[in-house]
Amino acid sequence: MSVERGISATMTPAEKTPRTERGRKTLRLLLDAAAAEFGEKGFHESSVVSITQRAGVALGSFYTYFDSKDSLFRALVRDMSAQVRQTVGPVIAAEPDRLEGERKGLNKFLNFVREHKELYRIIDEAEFVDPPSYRAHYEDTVNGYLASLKEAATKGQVRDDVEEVHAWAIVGMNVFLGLRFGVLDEDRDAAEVATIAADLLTNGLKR
Amino acid sequence: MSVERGISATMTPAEKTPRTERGRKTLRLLLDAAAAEFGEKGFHESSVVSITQRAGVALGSFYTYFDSKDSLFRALVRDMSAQVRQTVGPVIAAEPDRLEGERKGLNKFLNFVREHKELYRIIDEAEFVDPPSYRAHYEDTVNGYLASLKEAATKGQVRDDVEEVHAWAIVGMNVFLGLRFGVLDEDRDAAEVATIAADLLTNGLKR
DNA sequence: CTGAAAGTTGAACCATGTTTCAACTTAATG
DNA sequence: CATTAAGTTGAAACATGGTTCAACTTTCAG
Repeated sequence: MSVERGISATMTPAEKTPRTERGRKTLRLLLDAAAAEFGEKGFHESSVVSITQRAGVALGSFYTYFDSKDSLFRALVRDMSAQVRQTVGPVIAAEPDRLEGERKGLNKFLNFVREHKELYRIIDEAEFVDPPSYRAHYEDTVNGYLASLKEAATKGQVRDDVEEVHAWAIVGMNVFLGLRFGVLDEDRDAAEVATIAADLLTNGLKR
Repeated sequence: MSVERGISATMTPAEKTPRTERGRKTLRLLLDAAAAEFGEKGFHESSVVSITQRAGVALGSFYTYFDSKDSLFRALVRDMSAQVRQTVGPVIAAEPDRLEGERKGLNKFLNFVREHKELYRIIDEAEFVDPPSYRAHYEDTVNGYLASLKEAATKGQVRDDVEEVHAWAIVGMNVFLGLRFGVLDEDRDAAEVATIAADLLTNGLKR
Protein backbone atom coordinates (compact mmCIF):
# COMPACT_ATOMS: atom_id res chain seq x y z
CA MET A 1 0.00 0.00 0.00
CA SER A 2 1.45 3.34 -1.01
CA VAL A 3 1.44 6.22 1.42
CA GLU A 4 0.64 9.09 -0.90
CA ARG A 5 0.01 12.61 0.28
CA GLY A 6 -2.91 14.65 -0.97
CA ILE A 7 -2.13 17.12 -3.72
CA SER A 8 -3.55 20.56 -3.16
CA ALA A 9 -4.86 22.70 -5.98
CA THR A 10 -1.79 24.90 -5.89
CA MET A 11 0.77 22.15 -6.37
CA THR A 12 1.96 20.48 -9.51
CA PRO A 13 1.85 16.71 -9.23
CA ALA A 14 5.35 15.32 -9.06
CA GLU A 15 4.87 13.00 -12.01
CA LYS A 16 4.27 16.02 -14.24
CA THR A 17 7.48 17.90 -13.52
CA PRO A 18 10.11 17.43 -16.22
CA ARG A 19 13.05 15.13 -15.46
CA THR A 20 15.35 16.09 -18.26
CA GLU A 21 16.67 19.25 -19.82
CA ARG A 22 14.61 18.61 -22.90
CA GLY A 23 11.51 18.40 -20.73
CA ARG A 24 12.18 21.69 -18.96
CA LYS A 25 12.68 23.36 -22.33
CA THR A 26 9.28 22.18 -23.56
CA LEU A 27 7.59 23.26 -20.35
CA ARG A 28 9.10 26.75 -20.68
CA LEU A 29 7.92 26.91 -24.29
CA LEU A 30 4.39 26.05 -23.22
CA LEU A 31 4.30 28.58 -20.37
CA ASP A 32 5.53 31.41 -22.57
CA ALA A 33 3.13 30.52 -25.35
CA ALA A 34 0.29 30.38 -22.85
CA ALA A 35 1.07 33.79 -21.34
CA ALA A 36 1.03 35.31 -24.81
CA GLU A 37 -2.13 33.49 -25.88
CA PHE A 38 -4.13 34.17 -22.71
CA GLY A 39 -2.97 37.78 -22.75
CA GLU A 40 -4.17 38.29 -26.30
CA LYS A 41 -7.36 36.32 -26.35
CA GLY A 42 -8.35 35.60 -22.79
CA PHE A 43 -8.84 32.17 -21.30
CA HIS A 44 -11.89 30.97 -23.11
CA GLU A 45 -10.91 32.16 -26.55
CA SER A 46 -7.54 30.53 -26.14
CA SER A 47 -7.30 26.88 -27.04
CA VAL A 48 -4.85 24.21 -26.03
CA VAL A 49 -4.34 23.40 -29.70
CA SER A 50 -3.40 26.98 -30.45
CA ILE A 51 -1.07 27.20 -27.46
CA THR A 52 0.80 24.09 -28.48
CA GLN A 53 1.04 25.35 -32.05
CA ARG A 54 2.44 28.64 -30.81
CA ALA A 55 4.93 26.72 -28.71
CA GLY A 56 5.82 24.53 -31.69
CA VAL A 57 4.93 21.38 -29.79
CA ALA A 58 2.46 18.57 -30.38
CA LEU A 59 -0.96 18.67 -28.77
CA GLY A 60 -0.35 15.56 -26.71
CA SER A 61 2.81 16.97 -25.15
CA PHE A 62 0.69 19.50 -23.35
CA TYR A 63 -0.77 16.79 -21.17
CA THR A 64 2.69 15.59 -20.24
CA TYR A 65 3.07 18.78 -18.21
CA PHE A 66 -0.41 19.87 -17.25
CA ASP A 67 -3.51 18.07 -16.13
CA SER A 68 -5.77 20.45 -17.95
CA LYS A 69 -6.12 23.86 -19.49
CA ASP A 70 -7.28 25.10 -16.09
CA SER A 71 -4.22 23.86 -14.31
CA LEU A 72 -1.97 25.65 -16.77
CA PHE A 73 -3.87 28.84 -16.11
CA ARG A 74 -3.52 28.47 -12.37
CA ALA A 75 0.21 28.03 -12.71
CA LEU A 76 0.38 31.21 -14.76
CA VAL A 77 -1.63 33.28 -12.30
CA ARG A 78 0.57 32.32 -9.37
CA ASP A 79 3.62 33.09 -11.44
CA MET A 80 2.49 36.56 -12.51
CA SER A 81 1.19 37.45 -9.08
CA ALA A 82 4.59 36.74 -7.58
CA GLN A 83 6.33 38.58 -10.40
CA VAL A 84 4.51 41.86 -9.69
CA ARG A 85 5.28 41.82 -6.00
CA GLN A 86 8.89 40.90 -6.62
CA THR A 87 9.21 43.76 -9.07
CA VAL A 88 7.49 46.52 -7.14
CA GLY A 89 8.09 45.51 -3.53
CA PRO A 90 11.87 46.03 -3.48
CA VAL A 91 11.56 49.48 -5.06
CA ILE A 92 9.29 50.63 -2.25
CA ALA A 93 11.41 48.98 0.41
CA ALA A 94 14.65 50.51 -0.85
CA GLU A 95 13.42 54.03 -0.27
CA PRO A 96 13.98 55.39 3.25
CA ASP A 97 10.90 57.63 3.07
CA ARG A 98 7.69 55.64 2.61
CA LEU A 99 5.77 58.37 0.79
CA GLU A 100 8.59 58.87 -1.67
CA GLY A 101 8.74 55.08 -1.95
CA GLU A 102 5.08 55.14 -2.92
CA ARG A 103 5.83 57.42 -5.84
CA LYS A 104 8.75 55.34 -7.02
CA GLY A 105 6.80 52.12 -6.58
CA LEU A 106 3.88 53.34 -8.64
CA ASN A 107 6.22 54.54 -11.32
CA LYS A 108 7.85 51.13 -11.44
CA PHE A 109 4.46 49.44 -11.51
CA LEU A 110 3.25 51.56 -14.43
CA ASN A 111 6.34 50.71 -16.42
CA PHE A 112 6.04 47.04 -15.56
CA VAL A 113 2.45 47.00 -16.74
CA ARG A 114 3.37 48.65 -20.01
CA GLU A 115 5.87 45.88 -20.67
CA HIS A 116 3.47 43.16 -19.54
CA LYS A 117 0.03 44.12 -20.73
CA GLU A 118 -1.01 40.49 -20.40
CA LEU A 119 -0.82 40.92 -16.62
CA TYR A 120 -4.26 42.49 -16.26
CA ARG A 121 -6.08 40.05 -18.50
CA ILE A 122 -4.59 37.09 -16.69
CA ILE A 123 -5.12 38.32 -13.14
CA ASP A 124 -8.57 39.68 -13.92
CA GLU A 125 -9.68 36.50 -15.58
CA ALA A 126 -8.64 34.54 -12.53
CA GLU A 127 -11.80 35.94 -10.92
CA PHE A 128 -13.71 33.53 -13.13
CA VAL A 129 -11.31 30.73 -13.89
CA ASP A 130 -9.72 30.36 -10.48
CA PRO A 131 -11.34 32.51 -7.78
CA PRO A 132 -9.10 31.36 -4.93
CA SER A 133 -6.00 32.54 -6.80
CA TYR A 134 -7.69 35.83 -7.57
CA ARG A 135 -8.54 36.46 -3.98
CA ALA A 136 -5.11 35.30 -2.85
CA HIS A 137 -3.42 37.65 -5.27
CA TYR A 138 -5.09 40.74 -3.85
CA GLU A 139 -4.96 39.62 -0.26
CA ASP A 140 -1.24 38.95 -0.54
CA THR A 141 -0.69 42.28 -2.23
CA VAL A 142 -2.73 44.21 0.32
CA ASN A 143 -1.12 42.44 3.26
CA GLY A 144 2.33 43.30 2.00
CA TYR A 145 1.21 46.88 1.64
CA LEU A 146 -0.33 47.03 5.06
CA ALA A 147 2.77 45.65 6.76
CA SER A 148 4.95 48.20 5.05
CA LEU A 149 2.58 51.05 5.94
CA LYS A 150 2.48 50.07 9.60
CA GLU A 151 6.25 49.92 9.61
CA ALA A 152 6.33 53.44 8.18
CA ALA A 153 3.83 54.58 10.80
CA THR A 154 6.18 53.55 13.62
CA LYS A 155 8.79 55.79 12.04
CA GLY A 156 6.34 58.66 11.93
CA GLN A 157 6.37 58.81 8.13
CA VAL A 158 2.65 58.33 7.71
CA ARG A 159 -0.45 58.74 9.85
CA ASP A 160 -0.40 56.21 12.64
CA ASP A 161 -3.95 54.92 12.30
CA VAL A 162 -3.19 53.09 9.06
CA GLU A 163 -5.25 49.96 8.68
CA GLU A 164 -6.73 47.54 6.16
CA VAL A 165 -9.14 50.04 4.63
CA HIS A 166 -6.24 52.32 3.72
CA ALA A 167 -4.28 49.47 2.18
CA TRP A 168 -7.18 48.35 -0.03
CA ALA A 169 -7.82 51.94 -1.07
CA ILE A 170 -4.22 52.47 -2.12
CA VAL A 171 -3.94 49.18 -3.96
CA GLY A 172 -7.18 49.94 -5.81
CA MET A 173 -5.87 53.34 -6.75
CA ASN A 174 -2.69 51.85 -8.14
CA VAL A 175 -4.45 49.08 -10.01
CA PHE A 176 -6.74 51.54 -11.74
CA LEU A 177 -3.94 53.90 -12.62
CA GLY A 178 -2.14 50.92 -14.12
CA LEU A 179 -5.24 50.02 -16.09
CA ARG A 180 -5.78 53.49 -17.46
CA PHE A 181 -2.21 54.71 -17.96
CA GLY A 182 -0.51 51.41 -18.56
CA VAL A 183 -2.92 49.14 -20.39
CA LEU A 184 -5.69 51.18 -21.99
CA ASP A 185 -3.49 54.05 -23.11
CA GLU A 186 0.04 55.34 -22.77
CA ASP A 187 -0.76 58.95 -23.52
CA ARG A 188 0.77 60.26 -20.32
CA ASP A 189 4.26 60.16 -18.89
CA ALA A 190 4.44 57.41 -16.29
CA ALA A 191 6.61 59.42 -13.91
CA GLU A 192 4.23 62.35 -14.05
CA VAL A 193 1.23 60.17 -13.31
CA ALA A 194 3.10 58.67 -10.36
CA THR A 195 3.95 62.10 -9.02
CA ILE A 196 0.40 63.37 -9.22
CA ALA A 197 -0.99 60.25 -7.59
CA ALA A 198 1.62 60.23 -4.83
CA ASP A 199 0.85 63.86 -4.09
CA LEU A 200 -2.86 63.10 -3.87
CA LEU A 201 -2.13 60.22 -1.56
CA THR A 202 0.19 62.30 0.61
CA ASN A 203 -1.83 65.48 0.95
CA GLY A 204 -5.36 64.51 0.08
CA LEU A 205 -7.98 66.23 -1.96
CA LYS A 206 -8.80 69.17 0.25
CA ARG A 207 -7.62 72.59 -0.78
CA MET B 1 -36.00 49.23 -52.00
CA SER B 2 -36.00 49.65 -48.26
CA VAL B 3 -34.04 52.48 -46.69
CA GLU B 4 -32.75 50.78 -43.56
CA ARG B 5 -30.41 52.43 -41.09
CA GLY B 6 -27.31 50.68 -39.81
CA ILE B 7 -27.61 49.05 -36.43
CA SER B 8 -24.75 49.73 -34.06
CA ALA B 9 -23.52 47.17 -31.59
CA THR B 10 -25.21 48.97 -28.74
CA MET B 11 -28.70 48.91 -30.21
CA THR B 12 -31.29 46.19 -30.15
CA PRO B 13 -32.66 45.49 -33.61
CA ALA B 14 -36.24 46.70 -33.90
CA GLU B 15 -37.59 43.34 -34.99
CA LYS B 16 -36.46 41.84 -31.68
CA THR B 17 -38.29 44.22 -29.36
CA PRO B 18 -41.52 42.78 -28.02
CA ARG B 19 -44.79 44.11 -29.44
CA THR B 20 -47.19 42.79 -26.87
CA GLU B 21 -47.50 42.70 -23.12
CA ARG B 22 -46.85 38.99 -23.14
CA GLY B 23 -43.63 39.58 -25.05
CA ARG B 24 -42.37 42.20 -22.62
CA LYS B 25 -43.06 39.82 -19.76
CA THR B 26 -40.97 37.09 -21.35
CA LEU B 27 -38.13 39.49 -22.10
CA ARG B 28 -38.10 40.63 -18.46
CA LEU B 29 -38.05 37.01 -17.33
CA LEU B 30 -35.04 36.34 -19.53
CA LEU B 31 -33.12 39.42 -18.37
CA ASP B 32 -33.65 38.66 -14.71
CA ALA B 33 -32.71 35.02 -15.14
CA ALA B 34 -29.60 36.05 -17.05
CA ALA B 35 -28.45 38.51 -14.37
CA ALA B 36 -28.79 35.80 -11.74
CA GLU B 37 -27.11 33.15 -13.87
CA PHE B 38 -24.19 35.31 -15.02
CA GLY B 39 -23.72 36.58 -11.49
CA GLU B 40 -23.51 33.08 -10.07
CA LYS B 41 -21.55 31.27 -12.73
CA GLY B 42 -19.96 33.86 -14.96
CA PHE B 43 -20.51 34.17 -18.67
CA HIS B 44 -18.88 31.02 -19.95
CA GLU B 45 -20.24 28.66 -17.35
CA SER B 46 -23.69 30.01 -17.98
CA SER B 47 -25.65 28.47 -20.80
CA VAL B 48 -28.59 29.71 -22.80
CA VAL B 49 -30.38 26.46 -22.01
CA SER B 50 -29.96 27.04 -18.31
CA ILE B 51 -31.03 30.68 -18.53
CA THR B 52 -34.22 29.77 -20.35
CA GLN B 53 -34.93 27.01 -17.85
CA ARG B 54 -34.45 29.46 -15.00
CA ALA B 55 -36.79 31.86 -16.74
CA GLY B 56 -39.29 29.07 -17.30
CA VAL B 57 -39.29 29.64 -21.02
CA ALA B 58 -38.48 27.45 -24.02
CA LEU B 59 -35.02 27.51 -25.50
CA GLY B 60 -36.20 28.84 -28.83
CA SER B 61 -37.92 31.84 -27.27
CA PHE B 62 -34.55 33.20 -26.32
CA TYR B 63 -33.77 33.88 -29.97
CA THR B 64 -36.99 35.80 -30.35
CA TYR B 65 -35.43 38.52 -28.17
CA PHE B 66 -31.69 38.22 -28.58
CA ASP B 67 -29.41 37.52 -31.49
CA SER B 68 -27.00 35.56 -29.38
CA LYS B 69 -25.74 34.86 -25.91
CA ASP B 70 -23.24 37.69 -26.41
CA SER B 71 -25.88 40.23 -27.29
CA LEU B 72 -27.80 39.40 -24.12
CA PHE B 73 -24.66 39.95 -22.10
CA ARG B 74 -24.02 43.30 -23.75
CA ALA B 75 -27.53 44.42 -22.92
CA LEU B 76 -26.98 43.45 -19.30
CA VAL B 77 -23.66 45.29 -18.98
CA ARG B 78 -25.09 48.53 -20.25
CA ASP B 79 -28.02 48.15 -17.94
CA MET B 80 -25.94 47.57 -14.79
CA SER B 81 -23.44 50.26 -15.68
CA ALA B 82 -26.21 52.82 -15.88
CA GLN B 83 -27.77 51.50 -12.69
CA VAL B 84 -24.65 52.15 -10.60
CA ARG B 85 -24.25 55.71 -11.79
CA GLN B 86 -27.93 56.41 -11.32
CA THR B 87 -27.75 55.10 -7.78
CA VAL B 88 -24.57 56.76 -6.58
CA GLY B 89 -24.45 59.93 -8.67
CA PRO B 90 -27.48 61.65 -7.12
CA VAL B 91 -26.25 60.95 -3.58
CA ILE B 92 -23.01 62.78 -4.28
CA ALA B 93 -24.74 65.59 -6.13
CA ALA B 94 -27.28 66.18 -3.36
CA GLU B 95 -24.60 67.03 -0.82
CA PRO B 96 -23.51 70.68 -0.78
CA ASP B 97 -19.98 69.80 0.34
CA ARG B 98 -18.14 67.60 -2.16
CA LEU B 99 -15.90 65.85 0.36
CA GLU B 100 -18.84 64.96 2.55
CA GLY B 101 -20.61 63.86 -0.65
CA GLU B 102 -17.72 61.54 -1.28
CA ARG B 103 -18.26 59.81 2.04
CA LYS B 104 -22.00 59.48 1.49
CA GLY B 105 -21.50 58.30 -2.07
CA LEU B 106 -19.08 55.58 -1.07
CA ASN B 107 -21.39 54.45 1.67
CA LYS B 108 -24.24 54.22 -0.82
CA PHE B 109 -22.03 52.35 -3.25
CA LEU B 110 -20.97 49.79 -0.65
CA ASN B 111 -24.55 49.11 0.26
CA PHE B 112 -25.55 48.86 -3.38
CA VAL B 113 -22.80 46.33 -4.03
CA ARG B 114 -23.88 44.23 -1.08
CA GLU B 115 -27.36 44.03 -2.54
CA HIS B 116 -26.10 43.36 -6.05
CA LYS B 117 -23.10 41.12 -5.79
CA GLU B 118 -23.58 40.12 -9.41
CA LEU B 119 -22.48 43.63 -10.39
CA TYR B 120 -18.76 42.92 -10.15
CA ARG B 121 -18.85 39.62 -11.98
CA ILE B 122 -20.82 41.12 -14.83
CA ILE B 123 -18.82 44.31 -15.23
CA ASP B 124 -15.50 42.55 -14.75
CA GLU B 125 -16.32 39.86 -17.25
CA ALA B 126 -17.15 42.51 -19.82
CA GLU B 127 -13.38 42.96 -20.11
CA PHE B 128 -13.37 39.65 -21.94
CA VAL B 129 -16.80 39.31 -23.44
CA ASP B 130 -17.33 42.89 -24.57
CA PRO B 131 -14.25 45.10 -24.15
CA PRO B 132 -15.83 48.25 -25.58
CA SER B 133 -18.57 48.17 -22.94
CA TYR B 134 -15.98 47.57 -20.24
CA ARG B 135 -13.94 50.54 -21.30
CA ALA B 136 -17.03 52.66 -21.73
CA HIS B 137 -18.24 51.79 -18.26
CA TYR B 138 -15.11 53.08 -16.57
CA GLU B 139 -14.63 56.04 -18.86
CA ASP B 140 -18.21 57.15 -18.26
CA THR B 141 -17.81 56.70 -14.53
CA VAL B 142 -14.52 58.56 -14.39
CA ASN B 143 -15.77 61.38 -16.58
CA GLY B 144 -18.74 61.90 -14.34
CA TYR B 145 -16.43 61.99 -11.37
CA LEU B 146 -14.03 64.38 -12.99
CA ALA B 147 -16.78 66.82 -13.94
CA SER B 148 -18.12 66.83 -10.42
CA LEU B 149 -14.64 67.34 -8.93
CA LYS B 150 -13.91 70.28 -11.21
CA GLU B 151 -17.20 71.79 -10.25
CA ALA B 152 -16.26 71.43 -6.60
CA ALA B 153 -12.86 72.97 -7.29
CA THR B 154 -14.49 76.17 -8.57
CA LYS B 155 -16.30 76.37 -5.26
CA GLY B 156 -13.04 75.97 -3.38
CA GLN B 157 -14.11 72.68 -1.84
CA VAL B 158 -11.22 70.66 -3.20
CA ARG B 159 -7.74 71.38 -4.53
CA ASP B 160 -8.00 73.23 -7.78
CA ASP B 161 -5.56 71.17 -9.82
CA VAL B 162 -7.92 68.19 -9.99
CA GLU B 163 -7.52 66.26 -13.21
CA GLU B 164 -7.97 62.86 -14.83
CA VAL B 165 -5.31 61.12 -12.75
CA HIS B 166 -7.14 62.05 -9.56
CA ALA B 167 -10.45 60.82 -10.91
CA TRP B 168 -9.06 57.41 -11.91
CA ALA B 169 -7.34 57.09 -8.55
CA ILE B 170 -10.54 57.78 -6.65
CA VAL B 171 -12.67 55.48 -8.77
CA GLY B 172 -10.09 52.71 -8.35
CA MET B 173 -10.10 53.23 -4.63
CA ASN B 174 -13.87 52.95 -4.48
CA VAL B 175 -14.03 49.92 -6.74
CA PHE B 176 -11.55 48.04 -4.59
CA LEU B 177 -13.25 48.99 -1.36
CA GLY B 178 -16.46 47.69 -2.91
CA LEU B 179 -14.74 44.48 -3.86
CA ARG B 180 -13.24 43.88 -0.44
CA PHE B 181 -15.96 45.20 1.86
CA GLY B 182 -18.98 44.57 -0.34
CA VAL B 183 -18.36 41.43 -2.34
CA LEU B 184 -15.59 39.38 -0.75
CA ASP B 185 -16.65 39.98 2.82
CA GLU B 186 -19.06 42.03 4.88
CA ASP B 187 -17.09 41.93 8.10
CA ARG B 188 -16.96 45.70 8.50
CA ASP B 189 -19.59 48.33 8.89
CA ALA B 190 -20.11 50.05 5.55
CA ALA B 191 -20.47 53.52 7.06
CA GLU B 192 -17.24 53.11 8.98
CA VAL B 193 -15.33 52.02 5.90
CA ALA B 194 -16.72 55.00 4.02
CA THR B 195 -15.67 57.37 6.80
CA ILE B 196 -12.12 56.03 6.95
CA ALA B 197 -11.72 56.15 3.18
CA ALA B 198 -13.18 59.64 2.90
CA ASP B 199 -10.81 60.85 5.59
CA LEU B 200 -7.86 59.36 3.75
CA LEU B 201 -9.00 61.00 0.57
CA THR B 202 -9.52 64.34 2.25
CA ASN B 203 -6.37 64.59 4.33
CA GLY B 204 -3.97 62.13 2.78
CA LEU B 205 -1.59 59.68 4.29
CA LYS B 206 0.97 61.99 5.82
CA ARG B 207 1.05 62.39 9.57
C1' DC C 1 25.51 -0.87 -26.04
C1' DT C 2 21.22 -1.71 -24.29
C1' DG C 3 17.06 -1.52 -21.89
C1' DA C 4 14.08 1.32 -19.39
C1' DA C 5 12.33 5.80 -18.56
C1' DA C 6 11.08 10.17 -20.39
C1' DG C 7 9.22 12.64 -23.89
C1' DT C 8 6.62 13.27 -28.43
C1' DT C 9 2.99 12.82 -31.69
C1' DG C 10 -1.75 13.80 -33.77
C1' DA C 11 -5.87 11.34 -35.03
C1' DA C 12 -9.95 10.07 -32.80
C1' DC C 13 -13.08 10.35 -29.12
C1' DC C 14 -16.24 12.82 -26.66
C1' DA C 15 -18.85 16.36 -24.12
C1' DT C 16 -20.86 20.65 -24.21
C1' DG C 17 -23.63 24.08 -25.69
C1' DT C 18 -25.11 27.54 -29.44
C1' DT C 19 -28.25 28.24 -33.03
C1' DT C 20 -31.86 26.95 -36.43
C1' DC C 21 -36.36 25.77 -37.82
C1' DA C 22 -40.93 24.24 -38.92
C1' DA C 23 -45.01 23.11 -36.46
C1' DC C 24 -47.84 25.01 -33.11
C1' DT C 25 -50.51 28.29 -29.80
C1' DT C 26 -52.02 32.72 -28.30
C1' DA C 27 -53.18 37.53 -28.93
C1' DA C 28 -54.71 41.53 -31.60
C1' DT C 29 -57.35 43.69 -35.31
C1' DG C 30 -61.32 45.00 -38.00
C1' DC D 1 -65.42 35.38 -36.26
C1' DA D 2 -61.63 35.28 -39.47
C1' DT D 3 -57.26 36.49 -40.51
C1' DT D 4 -52.80 37.83 -39.56
C1' DA D 5 -49.12 38.91 -36.55
C1' DA D 6 -46.69 37.75 -32.44
C1' DG D 7 -44.95 34.50 -29.59
C1' DT D 8 -43.70 29.58 -28.15
C1' DT D 9 -41.74 25.16 -28.49
C1' DG D 10 -37.88 21.56 -28.30
C1' DA D 11 -35.69 18.31 -31.26
C1' DA D 12 -31.95 18.30 -34.31
C1' DA D 13 -28.18 20.36 -36.81
C1' DC D 14 -23.91 22.16 -36.11
C1' DA D 15 -19.49 23.83 -34.23
C1' DT D 16 -15.91 23.88 -31.04
C1' DG D 17 -12.35 22.31 -28.58
C1' DG D 18 -10.67 19.57 -24.37
C1' DT D 19 -8.78 15.11 -23.43
C1' DT D 20 -7.17 10.31 -24.32
C1' DC D 21 -4.22 6.94 -26.16
C1' DA D 22 -1.19 3.74 -28.43
C1' DA D 23 2.61 3.95 -31.49
C1' DC D 24 6.89 6.13 -31.85
C1' DT D 25 11.50 8.68 -30.78
C1' DT D 26 14.93 10.45 -27.76
C1' DT D 27 17.57 10.45 -23.59
C1' DC D 28 20.21 8.48 -20.02
C1' DA D 29 21.98 5.25 -16.50
C1' DG D 30 24.61 1.22 -15.88
